Amino acid sequence: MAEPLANAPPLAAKWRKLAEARCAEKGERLTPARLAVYAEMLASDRPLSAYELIALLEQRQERKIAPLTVYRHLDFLMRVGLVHRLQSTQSYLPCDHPDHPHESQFLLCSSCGHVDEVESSGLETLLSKIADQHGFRPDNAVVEIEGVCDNCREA
Amino acid sequence: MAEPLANAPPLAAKWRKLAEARCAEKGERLTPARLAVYAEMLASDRPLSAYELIALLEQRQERKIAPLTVYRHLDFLMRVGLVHRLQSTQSYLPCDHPDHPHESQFLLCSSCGHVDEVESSGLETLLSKIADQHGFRPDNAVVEIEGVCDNCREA
DNA sequence: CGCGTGTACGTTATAACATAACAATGCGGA
DNA sequence: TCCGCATTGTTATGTTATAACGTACACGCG
Repeated sequence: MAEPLANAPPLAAKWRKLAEARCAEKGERLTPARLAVYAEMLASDRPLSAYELIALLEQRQERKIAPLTVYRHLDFLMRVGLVHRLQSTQSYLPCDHPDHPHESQFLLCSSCGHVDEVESSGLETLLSKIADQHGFRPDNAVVEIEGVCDNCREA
Repeated sequence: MAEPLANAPPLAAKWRKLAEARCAEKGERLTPARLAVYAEMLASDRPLSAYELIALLEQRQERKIAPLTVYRHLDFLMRVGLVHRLQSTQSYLPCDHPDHPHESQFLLCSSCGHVDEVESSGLETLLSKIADQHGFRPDNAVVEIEGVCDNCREA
């Protein structure tokens, strides 16, 4: 079983199991380096840019890490469905709905930076309908709502 | 009245009038350089990245143009509501709904690169409702549907 | 076990996207 | 006219992402 690299943040069993399951499904290999990136993302309370991730990993592992390395790990994590990319902020965050692969919608708080991942089948239906009305065959829908979250509005 | 710079692509009266109207509303100035960028975007059948735009403008005007110049013009055009930015492709396209300011949704064809701008009040309502359910106050919603358009599917 | 194949990883360089800081210009109102 | 301010120009730099190449390592198979 893969272990994260030295000094990696703690990785709850729940997430590790999820990662193993997803890799098994897709016939992909879960390596220590990949797990370390995933653990780092889970330890953050907000999405991270690739270069923020590099800086964090370099601190942990006390060595240089090339951008390409991290981008490859991110590609992998997105491929197996453990991580999402936010188009509007060019940043990455771990998927919050472990139990099944899915399309997601996001609520991005411009005040605290926190992002909520939500799922609305009603929305997905409506998006399909809209596409259909225009003779368009949709592969993927990016839905990112920017605004202010509950906590920040109260404060 | 502002004229586009030398060698600018033809700019239909409709679009020029729209540009003038929007600037008047917002108390912004419509300069030749700004108009030239807008004309260049209207002459394209697909969204352009900032650097593609720079290349096109340099060809037309036979001189170097700094990235910042174009980014400033793009900021201006977005500010007055003449241009949209696509988050998922980091590119820019002229607004296709001249008559009123609005939130938009986009259908991006991955085959031909064409982008359709659509408007669905039903979708906007639903997005508000979803945000509301999560105690979230939305400012802006990014909706970009990737897929294959009608023309490309037939071919 | 030894070997070949494919995936993962490392390294260096560079492409593509975007903004900072500051100077110069020019339009428009008092 | 002159002042003030938005626009533009110039140079430099920051940020995000990929290309091209080689090495290492796991896995399957004879």
